[in-house]
Amino acid sequence: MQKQEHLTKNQQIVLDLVEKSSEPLKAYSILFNVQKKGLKAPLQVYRALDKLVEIGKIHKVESRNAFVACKNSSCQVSKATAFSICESCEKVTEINNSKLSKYLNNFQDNSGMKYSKYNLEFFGLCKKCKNK
Amino acid sequence: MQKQEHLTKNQQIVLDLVEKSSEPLKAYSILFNVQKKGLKAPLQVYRALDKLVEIGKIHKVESRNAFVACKNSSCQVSKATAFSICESCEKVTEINNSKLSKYLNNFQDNSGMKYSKYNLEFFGLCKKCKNK
DNA sequence: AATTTTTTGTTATAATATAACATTATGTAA
DNA sequence: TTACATAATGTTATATTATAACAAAAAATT
Ligand SMILES: [Zn+2]
Ligand SMILES: [Zn+2]
Ligand SMILES: [Zn+2]
Ligand SMILES: [Zn+2]
Repeated sequence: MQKQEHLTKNQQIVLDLVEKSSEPLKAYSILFNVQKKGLKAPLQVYRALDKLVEIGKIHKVESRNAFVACKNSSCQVSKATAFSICESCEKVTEINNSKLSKYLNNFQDNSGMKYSKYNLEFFGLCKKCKNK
Repeated sequence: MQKQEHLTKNQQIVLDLVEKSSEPLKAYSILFNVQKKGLKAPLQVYRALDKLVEIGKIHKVESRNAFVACKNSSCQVSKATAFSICESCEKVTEINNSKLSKYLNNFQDNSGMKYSKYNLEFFGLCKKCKNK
């Protein structure tokens, strides 16, 4: 079986929802929203999410346990992600900065470890919240 | 009340355990291990963890929902953390690299956001696991 | 000593995620 | 085109992680 190149029904339903959303979605909020489409159990959602993360269509924002659609040609299949997170309004934006990704993809320390993947989350106040 | 400079009993008990550990500890594993010392409920552990994270004595490894003691003079009170994580043996090491922290502390993009904090997690195979 | 703030103790419950197993669908190859 | 292997689904139950709400005790501030 060759590498999956099309999404299954459940995966497509979950992806559509996450892509439409202007904010990160939590798994159980996704579940609630796709129940009318027939996904009735948490596992159906988590399985779709797992696959979508694996193929880089979405990312998990770890500090928030929430999911966002990739805005960045699938981020080398989810191997290199960076986000900015506003600690006041919780707005999350995927950072697309080639200098940053280059720096991090090439990062090495003296541990002898070869890093194949990273996730970076920046926190602060967004423009709007800063001016309040 | 001035900023807390000593740890309370519960905080100290939890910190001692996390510092003794050679691997990241999960909250409920901590709970199990401190029950003989009188911390019987999850909240007692979570409260201690929250405070210890806040003052930079420990960090949360977000992708693992686990906690490690800071090895790095309390990481500017937990505002700038980086970890390397082996995806095979789950070994987690706090990265202490001044170039990296300088780069990330000074990072700016065009969003107008001022970042006051970051967390970075690198994934790969450690030396040991690579040679298997 | 009175006041405020922080920490604690406690019970209950919310939120997040996976185990286990049976079934169906899909891709691969003889 | 049938057998085989792999991947996806459906379902129930349960494990894991984390917080709400409230009362009481301890510590710092005035
Ligand atoms: Zn992306
Ligand atoms: Zn904001
Ligand atoms: Zn640290
Ligand atoms: Zn390893």
